[in-house]
Amino acid sequence: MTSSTASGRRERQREATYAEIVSTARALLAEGGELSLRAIAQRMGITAPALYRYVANYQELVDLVAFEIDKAATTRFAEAAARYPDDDPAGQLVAATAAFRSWALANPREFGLVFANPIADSSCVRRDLLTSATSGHFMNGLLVRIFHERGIPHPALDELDPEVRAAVLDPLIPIDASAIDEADRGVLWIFMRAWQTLYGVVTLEVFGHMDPRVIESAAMFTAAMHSQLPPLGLDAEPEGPRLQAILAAELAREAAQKP
Amino acid sequence: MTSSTASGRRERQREATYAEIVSTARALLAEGGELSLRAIAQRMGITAPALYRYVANYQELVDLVAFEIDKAATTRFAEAAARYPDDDPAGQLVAATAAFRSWALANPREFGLVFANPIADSSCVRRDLLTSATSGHFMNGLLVRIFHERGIPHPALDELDPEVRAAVLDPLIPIDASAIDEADRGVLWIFMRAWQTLYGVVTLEVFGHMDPRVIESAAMFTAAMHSQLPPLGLDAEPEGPRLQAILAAELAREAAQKP
DNA sequence: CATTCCAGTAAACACCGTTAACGGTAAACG
DNA sequence: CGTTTACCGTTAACGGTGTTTACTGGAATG
Repeated sequence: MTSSTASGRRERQREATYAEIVSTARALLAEGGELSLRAIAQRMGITAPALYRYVANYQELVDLVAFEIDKAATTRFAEAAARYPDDDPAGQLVAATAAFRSWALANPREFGLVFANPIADSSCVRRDLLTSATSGHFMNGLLVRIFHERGIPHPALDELDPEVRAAVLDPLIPIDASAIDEADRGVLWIFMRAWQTLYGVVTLEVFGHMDPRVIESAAMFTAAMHSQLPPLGLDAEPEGPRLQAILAAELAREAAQKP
Repeated sequence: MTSSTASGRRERQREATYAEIVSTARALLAEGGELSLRAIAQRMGITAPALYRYVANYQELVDLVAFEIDKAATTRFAEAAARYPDDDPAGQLVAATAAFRSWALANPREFGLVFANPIADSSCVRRDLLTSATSGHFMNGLLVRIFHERGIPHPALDELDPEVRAAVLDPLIPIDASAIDEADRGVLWIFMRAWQTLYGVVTLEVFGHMDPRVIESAAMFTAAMHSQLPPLGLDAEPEGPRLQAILAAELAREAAQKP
């Protein structure tokens, strides 16, 4: 009957060990090493089988680490967004997406762990990741705010493919669906399309299936982002050029930070 | 000084063993097993170290297998395209892209091997894969034919980002650049954008980072494909609706074949 | 015929995830 | 307080992986 935050001395120690496992794993990953139970255990001054007191198997540990990496990455996205005022969710979104790209390119293995792992065939734990992704909630939260503050053109429910309609009415994506009226749920389809575009171009860049010079110049990413302004109702003057300028500024900022 | 097709008895045997290695690996992969040197060797009635007479290391074998998988997949794309007349490259392209998607969803591991493996940090062998991908040549070949037969609107060279301009003038993508005048090389940028869209949506679907119902219905894929018709100059009446109908027909065809 | 080359082998190394049986220590209970 | 219980971590071991080393046998070459 003890909740996850039980105050027993035992529980606290256990929680601390959990945290150390994850942080050790992340450190190991950041240093270019492979993510292995034995390596984690060794660095913690522990033997590998001991980890099985905390994790059922290797995949569960990977999922745990992936979730935490996603959470940490989200704070970076939020920091980028925070450079723009709270009453400018569109500007914040643009900054966040640029941060997403630069994080992914700088940490390809972490990106692969979180976003390029098959989740369909995996256990329920991983399936939950579809709806519990921290970064997803953050991005979708910004989209929701844009929707509430300036509106986003979207198809009516009966214009949608039946299966898509079912998906937006009972959404399986990281979003607080109660923030959007059922009648307006068509906007979730726009959100999904936007996510697809961002995910697609970043994955292509991270995996390098494209001319390196095009990746380096961020031209493909810029083009993909621009292509999503009209469907989000953000292309009209003066908003469109303003957001394009913000994107260019964020990309330049990151380029200056790199070398 | 012997070329790769030397006619010595020795060379022929060696070539045959190479082929057997790859085919064994593909069979193993198709049966759901992991791709390991030992498993391949065992199935060939050989010990694992013997494989090192043919392959420098594991990654090289993976690359070899990936290349062959790509080649085999391309014949499937070509078969789909062949259902449409040769003077209809646009229809062939639509059919090929639908085949690409259905192949990827049906063979996620093969897809991951070929298209979701990092190639930036790898050896030169893998970097060659950027320009030698069989499937890439096939798809780009269809795009080139569309360009020659009906034209594709494209930016002039001086409208392009400098790095993109360099990339289209000395292309590092699977295409026969000599088929396109230097002055028209801006169309390669359109090709790259089209590839990005196809790659992005299919990768998203294969990795399952989206509501399963949306994947199942192919709605996201359809939307992504439709979005690429205007930039390819294929959206005008009656060509646009015709191609959309072809896409729908191909998707329905595959759906009927599945269960 | 003699030589050279080379595919393949056996043994070993250093890893990996995972399981089993066991010990000691700290919390929980009477 | 003493006793019991629960749990963290250990050691040993199994089967698996990629990879290297030294060696062998037979086929192609001179």
